[in-house]
Amino acid sequence: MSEQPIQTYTRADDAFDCLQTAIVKGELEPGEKIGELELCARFNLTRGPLREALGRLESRGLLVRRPHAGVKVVSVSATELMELYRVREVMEGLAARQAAERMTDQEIADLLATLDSHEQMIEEAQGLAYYQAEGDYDFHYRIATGSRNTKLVQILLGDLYYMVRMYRYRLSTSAGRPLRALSEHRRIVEAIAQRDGELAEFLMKRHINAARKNIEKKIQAGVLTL
Amino acid sequence: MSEQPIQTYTRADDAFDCLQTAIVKGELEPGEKIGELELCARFNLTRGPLREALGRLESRGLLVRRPHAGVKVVSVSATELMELYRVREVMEGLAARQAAERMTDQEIADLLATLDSHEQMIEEAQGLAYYQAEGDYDFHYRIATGSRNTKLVQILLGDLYYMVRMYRYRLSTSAGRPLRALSEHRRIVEAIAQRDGELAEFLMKRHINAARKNIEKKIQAGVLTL
DNA sequence: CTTGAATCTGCTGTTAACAATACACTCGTC
DNA sequence: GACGAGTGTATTGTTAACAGCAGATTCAAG
Repeated sequence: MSEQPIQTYTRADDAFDCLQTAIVKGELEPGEKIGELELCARFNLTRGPLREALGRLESRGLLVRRPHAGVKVVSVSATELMELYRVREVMEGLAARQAAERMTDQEIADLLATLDSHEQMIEEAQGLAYYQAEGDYDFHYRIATGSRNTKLVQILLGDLYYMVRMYRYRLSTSAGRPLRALSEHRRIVEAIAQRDGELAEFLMKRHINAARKNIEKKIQAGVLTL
Repeated sequence: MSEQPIQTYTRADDAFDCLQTAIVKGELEPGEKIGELELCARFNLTRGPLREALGRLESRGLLVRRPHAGVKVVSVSATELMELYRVREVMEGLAARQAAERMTDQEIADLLATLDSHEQMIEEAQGLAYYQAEGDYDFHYRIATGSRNTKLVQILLGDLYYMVRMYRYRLSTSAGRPLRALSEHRRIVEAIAQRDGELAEFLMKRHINAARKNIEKKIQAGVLTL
């Protein structure tokens, strides 16, 4: 038993994870030009695996690379961030629809339980940041995997979320939003529980759209610099 | 003048392109386990750049890699291919909508001209394969770029199209489809020309849906093995 | 003859040295 | 004094040799 193939990790994988989280958490500033050996010293690895990781990150759009000129963290403009949310809108809408068709009853029950715990989080922390950063991510993460759509999961979890989280980190969450977001989450799960894919898709798209407008408002108000 | 930054190409880039086209054209069979030095000999390069290219391709989902066990070309099941088309449906729908809002009049005129040349292609070749393989790709390519949505372009052109084309190559095109597809293309462009984003999105989604059903039918008929 | 384990080979992962290129600085000239 | 060309250095791209793991083969025992 325990026939798990013991996913052996390589240093390139470690480098990839380290860099990705470093970028997401803002330890590496967007637009910052960074040298390879500097990174090697920082994460205790050699250039071979590092370069492989850099290639992967570039391919995912978190880095930009100019030959012989070095790599720099991608800096997304305000409009590009909005475009990203437009993509999320249709992708997560699809995810919600397929999740409604395919999630098991057990998964749906778990998802509901997760929402309860999120509610507690919000109350306890009077709470803002944590929910937006992790809880919300958790919710969308589960729906994505619940879609059973390999490519969809790959894009949402592999590409989009990391970029979204990257900006969440420097985005003070607005006061009223978490509670409203939670109620929107509940309605989405209700639709999924009723196996109403069409409704789930509609609600999810509206949910993402609301989040987008929320950020847009902040940018125009000058809260978010970029 | 000529201030083009002379995009200097590195060997890793070459390796990436070579491998990608080799996979797309079916020169490397799906599921085939391939050794690194074998590839080095085949494409005249060394392991360093090759490994970097392999990392990028894995990150894009065209290869799967098991540590110490080698790489193999991804083999997509029939259901996974259908899921891919579902993703395309919503993504290209969005692309069409945004293209209707943002393409210049010149671009639209060019697109129409392209469709005319496609029509000629079909007539000349009594034609099936070429249109489906390249012309159709060209059409969708232009609409994607016309959306002016960086991330959308990145995903559609970087991830999805190569995988779609990979299966187009071993998919004998059905007789009636090209002409019908062309007329669908025309109607989409008309909607774009009228700046009717909503309609363009609807027509594009229906177009992709029809293509999906077409393939689905073939798979059930046993024409396509996978 | 089958099954199990231990070795052994070949590959992948890693490392360190080499070559080529872009950026910066200096020097010369206008 | 300002601008341009040429050189120099530092960083990236590349190559080749080393280390470690996975799978295959072989041998022995039941």
